[in-house]
Amino acid sequence: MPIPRCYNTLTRSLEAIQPRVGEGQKLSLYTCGPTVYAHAHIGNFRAYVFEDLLQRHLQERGFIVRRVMNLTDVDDKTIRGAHAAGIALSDYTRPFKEAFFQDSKELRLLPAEAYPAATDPEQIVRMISMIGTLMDRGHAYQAEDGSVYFRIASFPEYGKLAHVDLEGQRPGQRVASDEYDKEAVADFALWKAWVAEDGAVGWESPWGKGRPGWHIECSAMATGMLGEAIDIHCGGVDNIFPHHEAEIAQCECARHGQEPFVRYWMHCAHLMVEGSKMAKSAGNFFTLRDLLEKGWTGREVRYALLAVHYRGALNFTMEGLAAARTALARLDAWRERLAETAGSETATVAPDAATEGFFTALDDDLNISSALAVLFETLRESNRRMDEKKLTPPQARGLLQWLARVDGVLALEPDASAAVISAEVEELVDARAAAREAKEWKKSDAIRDQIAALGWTVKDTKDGQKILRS
RNA sequence: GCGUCGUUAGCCAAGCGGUUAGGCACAGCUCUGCAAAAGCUGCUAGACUGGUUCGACUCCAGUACGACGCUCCA
Repeated sequence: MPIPRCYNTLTRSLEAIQPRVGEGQKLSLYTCGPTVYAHAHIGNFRAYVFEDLLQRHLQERGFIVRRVMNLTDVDDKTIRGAHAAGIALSDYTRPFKEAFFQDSKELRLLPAEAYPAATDPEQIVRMISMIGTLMDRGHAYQAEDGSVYFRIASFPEYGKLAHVDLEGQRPGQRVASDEYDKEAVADFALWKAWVAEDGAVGWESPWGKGRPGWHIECSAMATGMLGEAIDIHCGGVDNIFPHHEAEIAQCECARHGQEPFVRYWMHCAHLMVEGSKMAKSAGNFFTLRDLLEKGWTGREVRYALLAVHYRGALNFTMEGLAAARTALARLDAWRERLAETAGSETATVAPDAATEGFFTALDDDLNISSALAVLFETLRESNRRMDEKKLTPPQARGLLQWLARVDGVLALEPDASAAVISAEVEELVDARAAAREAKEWKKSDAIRDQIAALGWTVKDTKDGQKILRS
């Protein structure tokens, strides 16, 4: 079996993905999930779609993937949101969590094995325990403000993921003045001491009442669910520094063995909308539901997000969505035509060896463009042969079988619900067939308009009418 | 300022030191009462300036432009 390779942010090179010795075909995958203070936007989902493609392809290659995605449900933004709404934190975040799962389903994302939330009691316990270990080992200290900070000076490797040299960095313009009691500016909070603005949000700890810092949340949830040594960790490029850098520092200072926290770091590039950064003020800010309201489907959005290599910036445009729609319609028509050609044939003839190129392309750091090129070349070639009546039913069946494997990775097959025709439409189609029989073209056209108004497109073929979702 | 990465036909977007990537759009044809849909065919680019080479979109250097990170952010 060919070995998939990925670009590892840590080493800045392409590496073969190999399970750890003794782990068989098992790979653990930790993916940074949403902060549930609002609806996730399509930029967030670009990362999740990339991670989904990664998981599906690894599974196609025979790996057993254990994936965990966290939900950040306590941080500055969620607390601020709950406070502004005048409701409890959990009541504020719950609808956003639910919306996230709905959207994920709409985009056909495989569910993770677990979705730990930062406020889960067992996670809080683990965070506190981890901070305790860091304190015991001298990697953390409690400052005068009561908060506990990670002592970056105690971990010389800090910066290895982002390849930043702290000495050479220009600190941000706004060094918070209330952080004067930290030993070093770059030290980050592990435990934030309770302040009045936190309201009812807070947990007791050996360092007093407070709440976890964002970085320790992920470190605790990742190692708690998947163990101290994780195979693959994904996220958006903006997470590289400081979030993932901090995760490495925390985990590698609190671990019991010597194994690296994560062996393969994979990061997804940003998404732009119509050529510029997505921003509410620019009016180009989209959540999935915004797009669904405009009449786009989840799989069209999935295609648009999937079709561009994850390490390149993706310019999300309405034209791109339209291109996705057309390309999908073409795939659907091909799939249907193959099924007709295959008929009830069950014997298969393996497709041309070139079709395997679809998967080998994905082995190469998920080269989706090359993979899709194989798919469309196969489509055109077999259509040509069907035009010439040269594709045999077993060959068509073989292609359908290959396509099923491809769908296992791309998840772009048509919705089953899309094919359900209402009785009303059924009647109109029959009435139109009668009108056509009688060559009553005006009546036929009028019925066609009625059917169109119900959302279906009629095609007249030599085998009668065919209707498709429009 | 420092650090990454990028610049491919109307748009999106890959591989490759020499042989048609692919998708969308557009055009022609086939099918057809009309239409739509679909199919086939056509459409061959590589920011700029030098260099290396028998040969460069592909390697090297410089220039310009752009994106991203250094700060909560996928």
